[in-house]
Amino acid sequence: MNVQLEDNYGKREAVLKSTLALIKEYGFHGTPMSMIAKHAGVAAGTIYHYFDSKETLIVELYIHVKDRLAKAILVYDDKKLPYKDRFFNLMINQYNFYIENPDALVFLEQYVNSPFAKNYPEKESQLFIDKVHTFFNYGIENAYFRNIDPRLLAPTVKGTLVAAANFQLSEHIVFSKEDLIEVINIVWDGIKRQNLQHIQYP
Amino acid sequence: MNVQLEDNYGKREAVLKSTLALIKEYGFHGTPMSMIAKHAGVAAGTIYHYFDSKETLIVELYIHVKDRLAKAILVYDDKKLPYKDRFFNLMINQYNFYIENPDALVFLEQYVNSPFAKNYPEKESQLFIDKVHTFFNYGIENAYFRNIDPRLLAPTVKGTLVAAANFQLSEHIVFSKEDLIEVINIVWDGIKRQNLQHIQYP
DNA sequence: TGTAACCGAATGAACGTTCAATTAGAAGAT
DNA sequence: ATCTTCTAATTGAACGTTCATTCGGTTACA
Repeated sequence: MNVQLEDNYGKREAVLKSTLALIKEYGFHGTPMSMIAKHAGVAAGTIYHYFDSKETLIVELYIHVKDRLAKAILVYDDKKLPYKDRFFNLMINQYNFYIENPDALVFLEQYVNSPFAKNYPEKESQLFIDKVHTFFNYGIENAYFRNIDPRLLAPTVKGTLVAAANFQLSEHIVFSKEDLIEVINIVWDGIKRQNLQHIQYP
Repeated sequence: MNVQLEDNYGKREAVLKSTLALIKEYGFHGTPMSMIAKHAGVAAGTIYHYFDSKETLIVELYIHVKDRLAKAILVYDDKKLPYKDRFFNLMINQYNFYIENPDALVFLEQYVNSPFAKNYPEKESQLFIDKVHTFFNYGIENAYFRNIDPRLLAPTVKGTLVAAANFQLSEHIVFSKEDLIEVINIVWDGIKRQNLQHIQYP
């Protein structure tokens, strides 16, 4: 009896999940709706009960994945810890999310470089903006970071983490905890406020 | 509309150029062969005189663009200069290439995250491998860089530069020379061999 | 009995590719 | 120079397939 609500939600969820998996394998244009339907165990028409079109399905999938990413990033975030520790924790979480959800990684990268991102710039995960952007802004306002345009920070960080995750996944290597910390040190050493010897802050 | 202004460049060239421009605008699946033909000022059938299929057209376009990128990166490279100076010069060149060829930037990012890159891993620009990889390997062997897996270096560097270039292009901002140097400093400070005070190399 | 979820064959438009026909140009012969 | 011949380049209508979407009908359930 309480299963029905779950079941109803289940089909929508199944469609999203199948779309994610198939897009990783075949790309956007390589995955017809019929394939999604079959993979998700629903009829083709059912997809249109939950989504207006293939395009909105993909846009909604993007928000769905970004929501999941935002939640995963913030696990165990403790505002009482030093900012650098919090930063490292967030980076570790983000990295692990990619490793545990390679299809999400591939999909997100495909999406942001596709015309979708340009055509629906307003379609974003509100959760991600609220939480993750807030975290970065805090670091900027409190001068933990280099004095660059704040809008450059997040992409810069993401670029390196994505590169590392893609590398691990494509080469079928397992990074040790130390390896990962080293990668995050690359990011941190790059963007942290530099204390150059010849400049003195009184 | 008609890209084939210079007839001496040939129809093959015009097709590649049009494909690049249209993919930036509409993505892979958004640009039918008929549209490419019209934009390039050739008949649909003519494309198949130069390319076996749409798929090979895109793969060959990838190699074509990577070749151009490799050439652009290496402009004014002087092996007598200090390695760090050479590194900065290469980064500046790479960045400028993206800014001057936004369609190439978008295309490359789309390509590497698409199934093409997975399905044709052997299709790469030999020029790029020869020149650019060689440059990075030199830096690794001579310990200019942090002690990480060398295969992580190039993607890490590229990630940050691409982030910066995309940012400038999407926000319609013009970076000053100093801004760009600051971005490259982020990269360099991240990947250079760190001299931590508490570790002494005799 | 009413409504929402669900089905899957049918539809029609879009697309990649083919091909028979035409043109351009080069090479050779006279 | 002119004509002949051969090949490569080019054309675009036609073909066959694929695919997103629709819709009339069915089921589940409240």
